[in-house]
Amino acid sequence: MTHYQYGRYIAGIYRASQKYWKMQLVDTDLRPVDFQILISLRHHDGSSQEDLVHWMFIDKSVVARAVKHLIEGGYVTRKVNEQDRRAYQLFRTEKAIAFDPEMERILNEWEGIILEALPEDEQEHLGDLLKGVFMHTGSTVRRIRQED
Amino acid sequence: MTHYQYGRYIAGIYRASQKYWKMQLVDTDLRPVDFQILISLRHHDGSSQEDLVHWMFIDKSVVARAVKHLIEGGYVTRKVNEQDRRAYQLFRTEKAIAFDPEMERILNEWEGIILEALPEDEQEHLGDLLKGVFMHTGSTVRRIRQED
DNA sequence: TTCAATTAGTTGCAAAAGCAACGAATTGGA
DNA sequence: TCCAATTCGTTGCTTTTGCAACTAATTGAA
Repeated sequence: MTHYQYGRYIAGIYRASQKYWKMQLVDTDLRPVDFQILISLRHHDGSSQEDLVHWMFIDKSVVARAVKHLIEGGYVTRKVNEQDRRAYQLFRTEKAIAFDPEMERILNEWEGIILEALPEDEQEHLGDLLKGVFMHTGSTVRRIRQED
Repeated sequence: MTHYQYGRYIAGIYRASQKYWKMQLVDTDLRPVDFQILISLRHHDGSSQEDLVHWMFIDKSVVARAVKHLIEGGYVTRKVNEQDRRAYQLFRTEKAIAFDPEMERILNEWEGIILEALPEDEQEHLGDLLKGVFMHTGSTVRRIRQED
């Protein structure tokens, strides 16, 4: 009998975050995935869709459809990468940039909810631990999948 | 610009876990949700579906369908709770119990992948932090939803 | 007791996600 | 140079999830 139920915690926090973001985005034409991608592009403007696939550990078809949706909504533009004409470079539009403060607000409130569960001196740990686990599990599962 | 991207880490770990479990369960008739529910029942045999909804922070329709699937697969039985005839009590069958060692193996391997990302002295923290965050975010999002 | 409000579970329907097959561009070795 | 293998992105299809409306049982207040 294992002591911690990591799967239950992770899945539960994930579902809670999706539900919370959906609530916060209800007045926009953005869905949680779109929001996630906009956040990623804020960190890495000019990324390719493949970059996002690795960055988020998400299926490329989901990215393709979210990007399409973001372009239609006027949040993102893309141009062919002239160094590699298979790939696009994705850029945030003015509309996306104008949405930054609201995005910041939603992120900060969510972070507040996440962190207020923890004693002050533990809060710093969480980000580091999750980041480490994310990077490692992502590459591991990718590797296992390949070996199959 | 926030330093940690909790949303990306959580969602990524979640997707990796789903993919990993799906791989491990490929020779069974169980899906990741079914697996999660079996784990929960191993901890709390006799739970109602509503108990699972809270325990996992998951939609009740998903539980209803997974339970149906588990009953059809012979992993679970249920009987009406005579103290409250709206609710069922869910019980694992012999078949589910026989599956325990395999379940244990999958869980241990997954836990191994999660934890090998972390230095020995941090591993203990992760479970506590996640458990705290899970319990708090779950109840918070539920409360916010209700206030709406 | 009676009946409105709440709760456990189900189901129809729509949205979201994942898989696999595909086309086009690129890479790298013979 | 040529062609097989790989990579980036798209699309059709299926599976999974979530929402909301519903039934049946329960609770509690008048």
